[in-house]
Amino acid sequence: MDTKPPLPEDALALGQQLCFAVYSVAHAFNRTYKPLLDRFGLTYPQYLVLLALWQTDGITVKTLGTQLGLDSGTLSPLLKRLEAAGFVDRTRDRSDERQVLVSLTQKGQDLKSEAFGILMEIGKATGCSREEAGALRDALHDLTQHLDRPA
Amino acid sequence: MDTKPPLPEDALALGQQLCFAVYSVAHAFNRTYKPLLDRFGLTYPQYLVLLALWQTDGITVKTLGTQLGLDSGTLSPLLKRLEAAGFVDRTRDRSDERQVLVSLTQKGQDLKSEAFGILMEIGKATGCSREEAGALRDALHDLTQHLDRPA
DNA sequence: CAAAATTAAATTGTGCGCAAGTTAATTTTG
DNA sequence: CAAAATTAACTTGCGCACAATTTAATTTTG
Repeated sequence: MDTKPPLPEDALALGQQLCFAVYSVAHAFNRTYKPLLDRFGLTYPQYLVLLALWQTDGITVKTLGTQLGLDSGTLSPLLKRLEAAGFVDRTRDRSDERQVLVSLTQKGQDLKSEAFGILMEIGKATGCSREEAGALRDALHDLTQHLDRPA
Repeated sequence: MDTKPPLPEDALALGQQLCFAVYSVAHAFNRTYKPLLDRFGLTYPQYLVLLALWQTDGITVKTLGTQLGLDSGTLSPLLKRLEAAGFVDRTRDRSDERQVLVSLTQKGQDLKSEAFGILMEIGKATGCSREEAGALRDALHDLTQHLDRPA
């Protein structure tokens, strides 16, 4: 067997790259979500924050960042906008004044019921069954873990 | 059979979302590419432009945009930076002065040989075989096509 | 052929996403 | 317990990504 598998000329073609397929589908998801989220004045990353808060309300910026894979440089201004739009409140943690707790307002909580509709729309748009989507999702999780493994 | 499949409480959980799996792996790829591309002073989208040009040199901004799924609002400043860094030239098309032709400089052409090394590094980092990567890539292409299908 | 419509790039404005640096609170340690 | 180290959040700066607008060139049409 070959120790150095051949790299054909078009190994560098865009269409061959897994990374470009990922890049493209990420943008496609964004485009698909946009009209659905525009109705609520939300961006896609803001929607991800709400998804996290609907699972566990009242968490710190740090915890939110760990769950989403974002740092405070991204989250701080994003949360400010979510607060200005009336979806969340931000309060200093009394027991540790370094931390800021993010919690849903009534408006933020109410939006959760709308999210199920969005979920269905997106599910339809993907064109794959719940099982296919789940399998693909798991494969992507594995890939993410591999890529984030320290070299 | 159910016409309305049940939506369990945690159907909204971040970990359940295919879109979030895509979002996460896209960022993971970016993080993985960064140190490899930093050596050449390139960003990931700039690298994608070079991949396209290595396949077909001397194409218009429009063609590049179609291949990458980007508009001139993104490409114009990006190409300006690639030009300032000496990787590409931009020249007005003599036969249609609306168009701008993007072509590789010698420096841009020379970089292609380095790209094979990057390809290998990324391949290793994904932790999947060429076959697995190919299958995943094709599944993602299908998904992109579905999402971009007019509703 | 001249007016209208279309097309390609570029520009402007907003919002991520990340690196690097700042500030303030807490924890560690010597 | 005071100095040093760590931590959380914020801020600044840069580069996408995209919508909307502008400008100039080309094509369509009346």
